[in-house]
Amino acid sequence: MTEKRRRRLPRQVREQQIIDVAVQVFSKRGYHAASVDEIAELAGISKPMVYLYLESKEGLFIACLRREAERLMAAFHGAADGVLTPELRLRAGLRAFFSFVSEHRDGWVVLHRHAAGLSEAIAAESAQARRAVMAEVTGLVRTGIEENGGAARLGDEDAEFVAHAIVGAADALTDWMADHPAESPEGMTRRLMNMVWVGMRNVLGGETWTPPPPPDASAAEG
Amino acid sequence: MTEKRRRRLPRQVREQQIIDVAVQVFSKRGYHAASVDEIAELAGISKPMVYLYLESKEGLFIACLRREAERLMAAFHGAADGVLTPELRLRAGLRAFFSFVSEHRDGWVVLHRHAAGLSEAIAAESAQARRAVMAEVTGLVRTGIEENGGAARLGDEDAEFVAHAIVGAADALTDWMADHPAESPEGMTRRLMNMVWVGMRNVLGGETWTPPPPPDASAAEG
DNA sequence: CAAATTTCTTACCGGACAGTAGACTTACTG
DNA sequence: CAGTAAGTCTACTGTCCGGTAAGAAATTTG
Repeated sequence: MTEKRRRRLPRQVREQQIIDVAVQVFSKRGYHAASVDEIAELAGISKPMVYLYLESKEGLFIACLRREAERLMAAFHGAADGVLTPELRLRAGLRAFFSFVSEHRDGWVVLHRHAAGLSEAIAAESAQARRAVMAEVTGLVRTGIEENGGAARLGDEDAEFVAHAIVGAADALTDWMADHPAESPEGMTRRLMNMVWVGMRNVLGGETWTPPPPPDASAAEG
Repeated sequence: MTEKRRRRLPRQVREQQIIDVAVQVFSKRGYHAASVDEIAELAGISKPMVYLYLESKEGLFIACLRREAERLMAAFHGAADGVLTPELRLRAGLRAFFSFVSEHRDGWVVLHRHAAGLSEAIAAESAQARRAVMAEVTGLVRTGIEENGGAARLGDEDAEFVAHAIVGAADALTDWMADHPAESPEGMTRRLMNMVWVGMRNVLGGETWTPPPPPDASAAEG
């Protein structure tokens, strides 16, 4: 009874509405548990509209994937744009990432966590988005390494390793951030930079971690 | 035709077989896309057996969750058991984690990646497992901090932050590890310790990262 | 206002799948 | 070799859901 008057809207607008809702529902329930009926209802229309505009459930999901990936990459690029030094670019990128996630949490969840093990087309789309992000971060890390003269010490593999670790940490910290609303994206970034960059700087300087010799364990006392 | 002779097996054994297969299938397909029929067939029995022994699909999933969580925590504890210093315990824990994941990749995936957004019971079980792991790592980080005299500088929140970052990094690195079969759990551990612990050591020593003043950007040249 | 176009709906189909009823079969036990 | 208990199966039900057919209402256009 809640005001059955549904105004007709041009396709462009409806399509975005549908995608908006779909991102929320996919994020909350996961691909399979999300029903097109529910998405349609929350979008204020009926199911055939979804199929008319987005072809299929898979098509709808891919549209979500694409839009959120675009948004994230845009935020990423926009943030690091005029920034010159590698460490500041990494900082800017991380801050953009945390901002994006705190403002588009659903989008990030759909993009990153629910896209595994689905159809070939979805896997491809999602893998591409992932690869784009990783390439971005790997680039930042690599230039950072090179500018600090560590080329001899760290190779491509190491840059990749570090990039994966940073992205994984940032992703996990997303959950932590959700439990600590007082934390700003800036604060998160500062903390993570503190943790990672200082370590890298010193590793590049030659300070490595090696297991210290056991002080009293192996053959001293017993 | 493929040898229809199914030997009868005692409940205990069948139950484990079912769970073994279920972990694989759940990991590959996710909870909703996994069908009990497929699990039963791969386990070499028929569907009613699954229901007889595990109650429901949800019960089956929870059984998987529980068993894999137990295995992981056991590996974790076993590894860090006789190890005395905090940094070595963290090292041992990480190595155990990487070993576990490379040997029980399916289990880890089920445990960590597919358990979100499902029923209340599943969410509870999975959250508990997660919390146990986080508590473990947070403890290692905290003792590490305290032993290095950083208590004044880093509080509970910081230990939690670092723990989340480490676990997230480790999780993401399992993907990287899957693409680099030459990497041993030991190598992964050394790399990650290098990245994290050296950084922490120096942050504790007072070396923080602050955005360097812009060399020429803000108000110098224009 | 009538024709044409676009937006939108109701009502249905077919398949997949969680869960069950009830009987059959092998293996112990005496 | 009966009797019993544990293991197992075939065959079914009801439901949920992706997808579609066929047409009704609004909006634009002549």
